[in-house]
Amino acid sequence: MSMPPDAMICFALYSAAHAMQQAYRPLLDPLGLTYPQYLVLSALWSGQEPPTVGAIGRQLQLESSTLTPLLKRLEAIGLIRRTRDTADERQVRVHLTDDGRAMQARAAHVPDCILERTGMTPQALLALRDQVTALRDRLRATA
Amino acid sequence: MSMPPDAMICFALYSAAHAMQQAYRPLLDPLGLTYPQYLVLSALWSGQEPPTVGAIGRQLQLESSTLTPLLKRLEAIGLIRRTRDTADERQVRVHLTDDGRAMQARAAHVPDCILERTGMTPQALLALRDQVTALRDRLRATA
DNA sequence: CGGATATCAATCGCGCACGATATAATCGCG
DNA sequence: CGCGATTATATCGTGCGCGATTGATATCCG
Repeated sequence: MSMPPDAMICFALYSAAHAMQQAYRPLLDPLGLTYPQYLVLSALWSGQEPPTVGAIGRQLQLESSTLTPLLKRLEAIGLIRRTRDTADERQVRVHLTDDGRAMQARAAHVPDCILERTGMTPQALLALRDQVTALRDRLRATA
Repeated sequence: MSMPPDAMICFALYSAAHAMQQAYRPLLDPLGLTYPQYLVLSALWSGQEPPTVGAIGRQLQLESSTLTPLLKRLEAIGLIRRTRDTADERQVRVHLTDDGRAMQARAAHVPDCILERTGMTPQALLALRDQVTALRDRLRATA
């Protein structure tokens, strides 16, 4: 009558996302970073600086109530700076510090380690990524 | 040099899992349930009663530090009971109450609503589920 | 120009989620 | 039998993650 969690697509995503975080943990712990913090830094390393809090939120699909405390922690450990936009004082711009840029090199090995842990070819991973992303976008579209 | 979040398989899983939770929210809110609580109830509805806390944890891949407070909340709203196993008093058995069993009927429409929201055929979803589950298991295997 | 409206970040409360640790019960082995 | 090791759950501290709300700034429009 009722489906066991193992049979549900939602649980597959839920448990896979957690397993992925666990895979990152031993790589990020020595850097003093959490997984969401690493995602924010990845956004900063790869994008146009300095984005606003809202822009990061749209990219990572996170609310300001999640980002603001996280960004304060990244600022507290010296990896970013937060400054009010002079033109529009409602917005806060997020800048990498020198330490924040240096962290990119210190974390350069992380993607390779994760790739290896998946035991999959890059092509297979990209294909799966696109399927998962497509499902995510369909779920959000109707929202 | 650095990959944007959108290009990462980890972010695809991360954001898809969150989007899935958001899709469940309007369905579970009226029932007074959170998404992890719904997963625990799904395990109880579909399995052999009464499982121990540890058995639920293995099925959902959650620690006792997560489950214990969650189960206490389910007990507080009257959907389950927690009793010490008489044979092995270290273990706690989780029983559905009548209200907990009745909730299964009240939530019976949920899977169909989610399926519709995905806009995918059941076969395509099952195939994707198996791929995601296989990735999860590879990530956990090396752990 | 000025008040209504909209936008942006921050705050608050709650519920996960986990690592580390604690506590209690059971088991293994001499 | 008894004591050390193992196992099961619970507790504690920290960091997300979000809905609801707030406060401050900017925009729109009469």
